[in-house]
Amino acid sequence: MSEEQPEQYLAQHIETKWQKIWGDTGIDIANEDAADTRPTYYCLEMFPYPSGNLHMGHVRNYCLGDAVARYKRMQGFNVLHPIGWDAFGLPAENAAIKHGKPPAEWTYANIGQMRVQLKRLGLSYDWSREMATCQPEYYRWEQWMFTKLMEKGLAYRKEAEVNWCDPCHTVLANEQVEDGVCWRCETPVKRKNLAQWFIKITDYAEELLEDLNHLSGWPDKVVGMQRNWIGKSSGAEVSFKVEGSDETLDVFTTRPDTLMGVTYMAVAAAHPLAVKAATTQAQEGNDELSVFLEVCGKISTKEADVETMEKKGMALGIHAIHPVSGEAVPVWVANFVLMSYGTGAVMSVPAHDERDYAFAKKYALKIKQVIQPKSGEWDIAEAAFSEAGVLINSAEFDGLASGKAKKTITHWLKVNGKGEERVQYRLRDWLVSRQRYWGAPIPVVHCVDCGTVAVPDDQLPVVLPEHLQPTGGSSPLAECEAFVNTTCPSCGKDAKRETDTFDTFMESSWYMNRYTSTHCDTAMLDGKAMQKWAAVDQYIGGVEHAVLHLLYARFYHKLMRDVGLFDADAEDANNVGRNKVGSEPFKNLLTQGMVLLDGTKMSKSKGNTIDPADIIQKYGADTARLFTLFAAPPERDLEWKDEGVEGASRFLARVWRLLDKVDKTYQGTANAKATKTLKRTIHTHIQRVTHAFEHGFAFNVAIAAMMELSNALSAFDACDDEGKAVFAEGMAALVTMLSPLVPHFACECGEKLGFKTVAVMTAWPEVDEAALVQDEINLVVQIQGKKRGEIVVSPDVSQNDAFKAVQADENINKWLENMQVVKVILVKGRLLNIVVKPT
RNA sequence: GCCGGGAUGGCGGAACUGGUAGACGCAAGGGACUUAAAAUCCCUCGAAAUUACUUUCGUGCGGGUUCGACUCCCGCUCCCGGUACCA
Repeated sequence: MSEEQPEQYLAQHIETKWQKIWGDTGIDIANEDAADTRPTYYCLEMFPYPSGNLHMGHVRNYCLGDAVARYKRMQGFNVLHPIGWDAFGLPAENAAIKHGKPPAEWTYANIGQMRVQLKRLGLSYDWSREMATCQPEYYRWEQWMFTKLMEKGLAYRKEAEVNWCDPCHTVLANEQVEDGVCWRCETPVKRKNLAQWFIKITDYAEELLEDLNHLSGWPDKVVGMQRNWIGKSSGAEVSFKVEGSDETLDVFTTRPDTLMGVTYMAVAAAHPLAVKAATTQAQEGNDELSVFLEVCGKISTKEADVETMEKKGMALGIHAIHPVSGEAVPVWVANFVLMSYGTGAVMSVPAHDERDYAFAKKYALKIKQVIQPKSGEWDIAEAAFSEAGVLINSAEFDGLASGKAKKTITHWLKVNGKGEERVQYRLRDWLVSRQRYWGAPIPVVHCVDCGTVAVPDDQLPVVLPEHLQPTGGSSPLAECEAFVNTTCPSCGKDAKRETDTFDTFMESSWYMNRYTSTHCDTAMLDGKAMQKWAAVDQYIGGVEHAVLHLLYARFYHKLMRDVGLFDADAEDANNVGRNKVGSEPFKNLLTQGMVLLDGTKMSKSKGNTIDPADIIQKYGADTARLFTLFAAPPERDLEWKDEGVEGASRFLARVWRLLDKVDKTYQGTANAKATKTLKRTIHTHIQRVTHAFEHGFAFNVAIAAMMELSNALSAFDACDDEGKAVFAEGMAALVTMLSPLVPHFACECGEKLGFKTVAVMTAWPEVDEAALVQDEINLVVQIQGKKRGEIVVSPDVSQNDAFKAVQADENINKWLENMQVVKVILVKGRLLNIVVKPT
């Protein structure tokens, strides 16, 4: 053997080795020691549902989070990076029915399997805080919280028309109905009247809306979606008298300025006035109206139907009295008026609302124009005028501009007791009860004498029996007598437990805060721990939770604050000026894109998946991590490419081979200039990589910069001591900066390079400003803004000297022949632009 | 309809507060090494013109501001995501 064979990069071997070392040394554990005065940083990824298998979406999510957590550790933060399991939910019950095993068994087995898969990726989680939401130690506090909310009147049981999904055999919250179908099984939901438990999120509508303005670390998209969902509109409630009756017909309008243009009223099919009119007419032998109402009631709320649905209506045969003019206007029932929004009735102003206009045209109802454009004419026979303008035909309000008229008319209504200013939200109270078994029991007892009674603190948790076997249909909990039969906490007599369980979004609404105090068994949260770690500095997950989980968690955080579990304004000594708990749970949000294969989302049902386990098996976890971080910016969709994975793998192998170059003698000659250039390249690249990490976690850009640095090191070939030292410095910087992304690889390289600390705990490299200074630069020369050449000058050359250098340069100077120089602009360190005109 | 985001080579994507457009990677083509293959290394790679030096055009479209525009302003087109008979 004449030459030593370079050692091969063996990912599997290295990865097992380092995972063991990290585990043994506990470097990923968030330090609770008061003597640790580092500022804290809380990095969290949306915790997984334990379906049994890690998919590429998970891999991407957790690799992004891990890169953030590791980077922050290297920046000197005491990092909290926890993981756990969103363990309750319907899939476990479905699997239980299929396999004939209780959901608990299936769930715990899956957790075991997925834990191994996560560990195999080398993610730097603080496993000491691992928790599963199906554990009584966890949901106990959710139950406790619920009883507090009952005390405060924020949780209540009410019979209401709710969304029901047949296959899931349960009710759903509004947020879980998408386009009229169940968010999970895509079956059209039905409307049913049932007594259900709600939490008053509507009490927090204004704060939830207002605080969106301060979430500057959230994507505009998500903020917009939530704003839209809360759906605030301001206007007035107007009270019309029903002719020949003491009843009133109340409506909400955002356009009180058009009040004088009301020519009819429209109510929903389920509105009491419509129902009453139908009954009256039926008694008189006319059931036309009853039939119409019935048809309206059956109509699906699916969007496709809504768009094509013809606007239909029928006159109720009754009239309402206009509050200002006293005129009687007909009341109609219309299929486009929703009982569930506002008062279930609208005042119709066909002249100034397109929908009312179409309806009026169809049924030959009166159209009265009361607004005209500020300038120009409007032919109301042609179309509705739905913009703001100036009032006409409005008696005493004539001449007012729309904006002013809204206030004036609303004021008039208030003074005359016929209405008032009103704010309307689209948001509805959160329906939290589910007719399912695999969930946290609602801590309530039904007593014949005392009614619904909250289970007191000392009897919590109400433990879910884990051995039951669902068979489909209704919850086995209701048939479990040992669970159902109990005594009333209030009077001691026999009573029955509530057998509904909580929506699983209840558990995921507060887990981020519980991680600060995972093992606290005396309270839901430890206020001091919250102060130290909360709120989450960086949250990472999919955008599909924009109005579900992310809205509920914001709400729940405020509830926890108001129950007194933490002080939103208190500052931790280590975090003064940067990290109060605050009223929002997530300071910064990154919504990562999907993982695609051939342009469509990877999914089991479509059969276009790549199993992360196969990739890890073939290339190692580091290659998988590097590829997912490099192939696309975090928030954009990522197209999976096998060739790209190969590329990532090749890059690691190249860096690996470069290690051999350190301390070896090469045949290149000592070259002080090349050494200086390399030193500068190292430090400009430290600067660029750091910049990419700091601005939107642009890991793709950071990796590109590291590849450039690697290329520069590869091309370097100097044999003197100075050159070798700079080369070694470059290798150390490269390996250090790689460690948040490919931690096993970096640790192994670090060990070979003789790092004093393990690479993942090495301080992030600092930019040496002195190394950035250049003796001379290539200054770009432009004529009329077009590049015509470059000159070599001192970086702080004066404009005059630069211009003289240009005149001395033949190639550039030819562009100045027969030209008169009008203006010269020097951009320091970049370019010289010469503006000329022909002489 | 409304809200948000896009449009840059064959592809994924770079370009800091306006200052050399196409970094980095992938794919493709050519070459070196090898009996051969793999691996590795080197070269080319927006379009057109030109023997060459080079030149002209070029960041969805049309205008504008500027010495200079992927970047700023005005007006469009198309694509993606969300959402709605919301009164």
